[in-house]
Amino acid sequence: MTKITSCEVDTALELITGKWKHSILLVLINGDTLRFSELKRALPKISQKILTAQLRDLEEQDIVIRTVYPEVPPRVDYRLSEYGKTLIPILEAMNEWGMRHAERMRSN
Amino acid sequence: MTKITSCEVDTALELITGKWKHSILLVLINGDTLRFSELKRALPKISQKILTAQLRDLEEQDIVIRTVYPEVPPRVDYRLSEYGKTLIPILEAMNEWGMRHAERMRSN
DNA sequence: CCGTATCCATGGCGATACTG
DNA sequence: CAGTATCGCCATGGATACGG
Repeated sequence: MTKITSCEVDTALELITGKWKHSILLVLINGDTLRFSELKRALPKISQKILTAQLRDLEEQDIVIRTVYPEVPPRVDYRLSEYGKTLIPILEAMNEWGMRHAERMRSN
Repeated sequence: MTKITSCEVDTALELITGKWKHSILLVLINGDTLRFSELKRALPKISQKILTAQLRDLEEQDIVIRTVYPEVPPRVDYRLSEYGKTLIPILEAMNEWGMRHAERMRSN
């Protein structure tokens, strides 16, 4: 077994933390390819500025693919890269753990 | 398959985010039962105040067990609860992912 | 030894307005 | 439609000093 190091965990953690990043990822997991406005609609409480910033971060890490269509009015869409999909098991593990945790806290 | 929800992922995420929480968990995973001073030594860059605060958080969530010995000088030790150990798979998954990500970024 | 108390810095987040 | 530009808040983190 490989020893878990703080540094490597950090790497993964940075990608999904930030108040919104994991929510964005989940929307993309469930929704396939989405336009900016669709993402915005799926996450009503995030401001445009933050949404843009987080998407740019994810793009820079090759997690998300951003496609710009040279049209008027502009069209841009976003989807998970194949690489980004490798994060799904982590999100699934956290989801399952979170459900059990909620239940545990409820039954106190 | 259960749909992953942002809310449940959030629950898990909150427990291991914060600049130091996951590092503390890793030290406890590898080190079993540790005194406060040992944790402090293992994480030289964290301030006493923050270390205390994060440990209290983890205790409150039943992730970590804090034991106070009524001695002079005081002795307090910390260990992962059985419940806390259920987080290990998540940390392992993130660790593995982080290693591959680092390698990927290196080979650009 | 294991904390609390105080005070301060920083940067992530956000509201709002504007633009190609 | 899909973004920048500005400005400001405040929560998290941190340095330092003190206390049981």
